Amino acid sequence: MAVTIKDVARLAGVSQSSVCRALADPDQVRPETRERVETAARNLGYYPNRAARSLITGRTGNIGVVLPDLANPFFPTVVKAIQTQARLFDYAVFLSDTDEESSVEVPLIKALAKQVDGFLLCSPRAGDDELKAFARQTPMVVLNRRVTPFPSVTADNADGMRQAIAHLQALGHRRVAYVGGPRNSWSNRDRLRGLRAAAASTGLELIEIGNTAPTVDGGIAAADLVLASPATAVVAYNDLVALGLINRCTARGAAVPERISVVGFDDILLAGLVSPGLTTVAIAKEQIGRAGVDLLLDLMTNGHGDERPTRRVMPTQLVVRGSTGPR
Amino acid sequence: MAVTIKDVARLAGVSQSSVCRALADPDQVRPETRERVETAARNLGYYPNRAARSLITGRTGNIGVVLPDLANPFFPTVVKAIQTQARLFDYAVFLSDTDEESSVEVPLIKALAKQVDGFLLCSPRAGDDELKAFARQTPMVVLNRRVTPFPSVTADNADGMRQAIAHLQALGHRRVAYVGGPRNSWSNRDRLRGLRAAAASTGLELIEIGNTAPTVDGGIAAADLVLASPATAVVAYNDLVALGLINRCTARGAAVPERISVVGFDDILLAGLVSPGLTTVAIAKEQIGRAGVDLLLDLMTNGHGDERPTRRVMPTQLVVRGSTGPR
DNA sequence: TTGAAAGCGATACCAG
DNA sequence: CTGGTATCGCTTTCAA
Repeated sequence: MAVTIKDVARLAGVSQSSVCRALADPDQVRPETRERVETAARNLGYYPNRAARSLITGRTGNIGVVLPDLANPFFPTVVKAIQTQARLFDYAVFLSDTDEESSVEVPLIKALAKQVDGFLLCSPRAGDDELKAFARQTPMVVLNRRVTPFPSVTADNADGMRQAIAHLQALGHRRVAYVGGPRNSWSNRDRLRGLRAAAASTGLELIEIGNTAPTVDGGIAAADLVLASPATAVVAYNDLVALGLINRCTARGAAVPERISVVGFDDILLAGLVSPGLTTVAIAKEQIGRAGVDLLLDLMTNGHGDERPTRRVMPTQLVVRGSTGPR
Repeated sequence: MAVTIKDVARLAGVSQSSVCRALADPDQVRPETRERVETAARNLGYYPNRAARSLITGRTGNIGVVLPDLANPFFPTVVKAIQTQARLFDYAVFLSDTDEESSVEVPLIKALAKQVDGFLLCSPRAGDDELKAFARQTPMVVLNRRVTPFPSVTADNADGMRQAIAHLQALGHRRVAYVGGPRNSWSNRDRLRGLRAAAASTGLELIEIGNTAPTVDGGIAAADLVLASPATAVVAYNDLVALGLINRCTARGAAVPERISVVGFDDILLAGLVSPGLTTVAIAKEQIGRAGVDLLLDLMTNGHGDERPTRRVMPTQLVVRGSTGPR
């Protein structure tokens, strides 16, 4: 059996209470007592049982991270940042991958709710109402989406799209296709919105190709539709889709970027390593993760007053790599 | 406050004990009682507090996953598989990224130990002895490494290297460089071992370039050393390193694969998307994750007898993409 | 088949 | 400053 506070108390010759105090708030006990407790704890290799602690304090020291697909390189980067930031504040991370299954999100959250002090929902796919049901129960911060009344951290998708369109227009493109991501993705809707606005204000024609899975295969599947359209450039929901598009276009003999220029979104590692490089809208992924943790910690300690939720919008930046004008 | 078993008991008009039984082992109570309890639980949205449960059962229903770097695409794939398999058995996953810092591994494990029933250590960097100290305390399964007395799941690195060397030799290469990964990585040592054996038995000259970080930057840093050597082909510790090598070699005007052929290891998604494709040794990542969970579950329920630990070795398979013979 | 009650390990309150 | 004790939510005897 593991070593408990009792063992430490016995070895140190003090009461459990003193052990607890000595460890939690060292100034509250006599230096001598503290010393004895600390040595005893060290010798026994004592680590408090957080489950037991959480029972009484109501705090677990854990945060839950729920995301749709760890295989999308965007998320590991965010999770890593979350991890790092959480550890700074002595929080551990529960990870749950929903496999893009919106229906498992809510049950998952419910099941985990008692083991965490709050959630970081990355690009959740569940309906607004389903999520709202948690409003007064569990502290939650939403990443890459906005759902009242939760604090959120999002990327400035509209500005990213504005940059992308400006870039393509400057290169001489007049007709640009958009290959959308999952229909229930807020980011997808937000990007499309930004794209429409940018297209409208520049007079550029936007050809919407519809929705596809946010994966390489999704891009591959959409490529033929893009090639069948009059577009000379295509903006993809994210880099994976963009890479799929490139892959299939190239395979079909449609040179990228000569025949069709491709712009992605996210700036995952791959984007800089393919050749020619993938032009993409970079998102400050680490900042999103870090800000998410900060907001969540804040929410957990201070609670949300009834003011409007905090909404942090992180900048996006176009990274130009391989794109060119139409031939 | 959250809904507890008491609330359910009150609503159902039975005792806590009955609620507990009705939910845990439905056959143990009268159908009528069970019905009442189930409806009450459903109406209240009751989810048992796992922390409280773990206090008495000694089981948490969680497994801890410790890995060196989530930014290496190899790991997310493994974690996803772990996640999926763990969920099948109703286990939740605690994730910890150590950032390649071997010194934080052990403290991390100790801190998490009480919250999990067992650990899955992915490519741990800590010393054997440090890990062995946990032998009788915490069930642990080690992935991508072998440490007595823990069960392990590894890739058949030697066979992978054999295939790689056979391939390069068949293409006509006589001198092959190896860019190693972290010095404290078991996989690196195992791959090097396999490579030496393969080189020796084929008469091929192996030029060892030394160790580098298992990242793209690590590969970039090693590229010049490779180009300065007489090698016409290079095997990299993993795909990230390989991609870094390609990147830098190309930048320096050394065509890949004409001037120098590159072989990676892992077969991450990127490998198939760069062009020309990266020839690499594929590892059954999902299988490793799944097998790890299976072994851990087994260890947790049956305990390890004093027989030798189970060692599962997963096959590796060379995936030939862009490599060619020397010019 | 059911209910009452005893803990699991830690914290927090209240006396002393 | 310290020790005793109630308590958190749940499981598990032990009786009834």
